[in-house]
Amino acid sequence: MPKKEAIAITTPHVAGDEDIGEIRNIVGFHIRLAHGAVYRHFTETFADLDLTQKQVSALWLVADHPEIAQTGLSQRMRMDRATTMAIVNRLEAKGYLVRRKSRSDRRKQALSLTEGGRRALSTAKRAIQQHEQWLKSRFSEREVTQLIELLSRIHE
Amino acid sequence: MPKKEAIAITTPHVAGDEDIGEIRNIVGFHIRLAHGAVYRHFTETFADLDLTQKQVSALWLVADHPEIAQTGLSQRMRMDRATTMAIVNRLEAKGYLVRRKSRSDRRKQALSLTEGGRRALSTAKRAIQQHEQWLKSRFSEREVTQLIELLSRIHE
DNA sequence: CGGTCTTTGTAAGCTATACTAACAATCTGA
DNA sequence: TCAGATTGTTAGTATAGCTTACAAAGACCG
Repeated sequence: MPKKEAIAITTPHVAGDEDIGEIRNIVGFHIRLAHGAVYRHFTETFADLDLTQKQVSALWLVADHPEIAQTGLSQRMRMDRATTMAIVNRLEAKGYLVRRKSRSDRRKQALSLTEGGRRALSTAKRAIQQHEQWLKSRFSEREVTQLIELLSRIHE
Repeated sequence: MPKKEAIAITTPHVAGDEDIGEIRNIVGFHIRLAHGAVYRHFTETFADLDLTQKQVSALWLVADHPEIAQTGLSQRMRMDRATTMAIVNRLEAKGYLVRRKSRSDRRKQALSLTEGGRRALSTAKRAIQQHEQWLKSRFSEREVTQLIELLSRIHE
């Protein structure tokens, strides 16, 4: 395995700025950094599985909502239809899910997992568990609840 | 202005899953959603300025750390060198910063803002203020501090 | 009923981000 | 001195997110 380049971990204190103070007081900046860190660890954890965050989320949501339409998926993942398409396409190409015309509304495509998709999701969930463990290990249970609550206020 | 497609805001409660419970209990999922929401609002706020989150962060960091090298920037932004290159290239193309060979270590490129870069950053900081206002409006001051503290544990 | 507006999926094209691999120039330390 | 590390760079890949445009189907209203 080729040596991976380490991404450094230093952000020393620094003289502030007149107008809105230091960049480290910007909530958005911390969200970006945290997201990046989570993204990176996720990618490592899932290196062998060939699945991205979004793809796992999509599989999971389809499993939880059988016959969901692509629009429904977009809404739950907060993405537009075009981006959702791209993700569904990739999952379909991998053979993890299928589109079937909905009979109640023939504009819609009802999504459902294939057997392979169900297996992939099972494996993915085990990997997620590891990933979540890494993420949660730095918090108490109360803090986890709190963090989720605070984050929910942003995206809900 | 063309009508923008709304990204929906519904995530109703749903039957759980046997192994690790519902997706809504996954911290990583919430971070992704929150990041997405922040990203989207940022993009709206900065539509006229033609600057992305990363680009603003980079400008800001260069302003705070005159003569910083690209590696230093990578470290502070938690990105690899190649990705940093791309961002610095774009900012250089916009005329917001320049590379100059460092004399202390001639491998390095010392980055510094141009006059245009300083102006752009000033404008950007005002926009950031608005953006942060939107973000912080849902929290008390104490909660903001707490959120930053929790997020820092993830990325530090 | 018919016409109009909306919803849904789709395709094409653009940009930014993030990564790897490889290379050259330079620095560092044994 | 010379082997190894650091730094910037280029090239190539994949993903994500967006816009615009279009067709098919549904919903609504007079």
